[in-house]
Amino acid sequence: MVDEIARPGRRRLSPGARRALIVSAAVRYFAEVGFDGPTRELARRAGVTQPLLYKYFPSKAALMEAVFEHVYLGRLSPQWPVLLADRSRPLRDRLIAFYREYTTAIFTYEWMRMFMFAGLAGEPLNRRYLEHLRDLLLSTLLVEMQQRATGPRPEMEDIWNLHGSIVYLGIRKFIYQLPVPDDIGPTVEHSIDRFLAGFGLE
Amino acid sequence: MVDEIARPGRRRLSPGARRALIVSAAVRYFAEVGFDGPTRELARRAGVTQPLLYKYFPSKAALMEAVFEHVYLGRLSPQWPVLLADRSRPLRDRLIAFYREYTTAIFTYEWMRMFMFAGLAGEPLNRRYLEHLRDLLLSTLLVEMQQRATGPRPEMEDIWNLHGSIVYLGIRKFIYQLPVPDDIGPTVEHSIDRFLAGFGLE
DNA sequence: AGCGTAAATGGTCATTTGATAAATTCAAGA
DNA sequence: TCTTGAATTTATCAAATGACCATTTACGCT
Repeated sequence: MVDEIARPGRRRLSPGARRALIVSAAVRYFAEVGFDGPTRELARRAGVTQPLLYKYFPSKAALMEAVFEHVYLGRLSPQWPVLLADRSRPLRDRLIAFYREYTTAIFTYEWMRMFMFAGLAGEPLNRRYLEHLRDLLLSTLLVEMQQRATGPRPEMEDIWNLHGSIVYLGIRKFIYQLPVPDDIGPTVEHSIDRFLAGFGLE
Repeated sequence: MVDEIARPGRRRLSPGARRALIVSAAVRYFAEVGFDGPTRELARRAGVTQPLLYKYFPSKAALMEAVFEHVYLGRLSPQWPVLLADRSRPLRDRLIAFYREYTTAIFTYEWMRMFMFAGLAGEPLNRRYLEHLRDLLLSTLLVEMQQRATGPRPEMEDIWNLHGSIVYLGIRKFIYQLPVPDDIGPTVEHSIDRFLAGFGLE
């Protein structure tokens, strides 16, 4: 049961390879048209027949489940809470490093749009993700801020405010399809600097 | 042709009243489930039969058009550019007044979700709306900021940054369905104050 | 009160949708 | 090389969907 490579002319694939191919096509497809997209069009794009999808997934819902897993799994680095709490570095550096990595991870066509589609559909996954983000990352950040703030005391809503100001860049680009700077680094840095200065930091 | 009131037991309505009733139900319906929602369910919620929809609208697309109009029309007050450019008031006051009115206008279940659905669907309306927002409101704000800034020179991306930080409140609430403060006024004010301070203002 | 018009409905069509089963074809192993 | 079994396709079903039309029925008008 060696995992063979999918050579161009090859028609039959090992179950593993075919499944991966379907999931990857499904990620692109559902990110583009949403979860209501018909399975026939998905199959066409994946280069297979529609019934074959049901050989690999018992239902459309099961396929969507696999798609979620593929898109979300491993996107939240376990290093980020550590990074944000690492008091050997200036808070500004940590924030900039974190948001550089975070935006690199989630500012993709697939992630952004699937997340928005899932949110509108009321997928529990969304809320779980955001609660996870809040409890592991944003709340760490809040503690660090409160520890150092000399101005007004930061609250969780302020952290959300910073977070939203940065995430909105991805929304503008991938949901609204408006132009954003090629390099968002400076914009994000300015946002972080204003935020920190607002609490008398840096 | 007096516009009669829709009494409970009444079946027949004047075309105007019936049409308004259908559009209003459609706004709620499409905001909830998206534009792929079947017309039969919409009709059921509107309390009419499905073919009746086609008496008032030639197609589902035409109905959606009417829904867009109903949701978007008149949401952008022509007073806002005036308000933002009114140099007889401190810039901070104008910003706070503007975002209080703006969030009051768009932070509704219907507006927020329809706008996001439309964005994902690539509706040109969305981009037109946001370009309008940028060219009439945000660019006015940019000029006012540049006029006064003593720190770094504000750019359009900075204005978008403030805007996103505020709009994200509505996204959290209506798209992700996460809790936000009952009164967002203070949160918005803090955001505006940090923003202005970042450019050496107020 | 009763008539005529238009609002509203029941019934239905063609197409699309998720899903299944039977038939076919490719590739690995003897 | 030839067989065997799984990968893939062809054919198809039942339900759902947008749209249409003939019929019915409620309301305004006289």
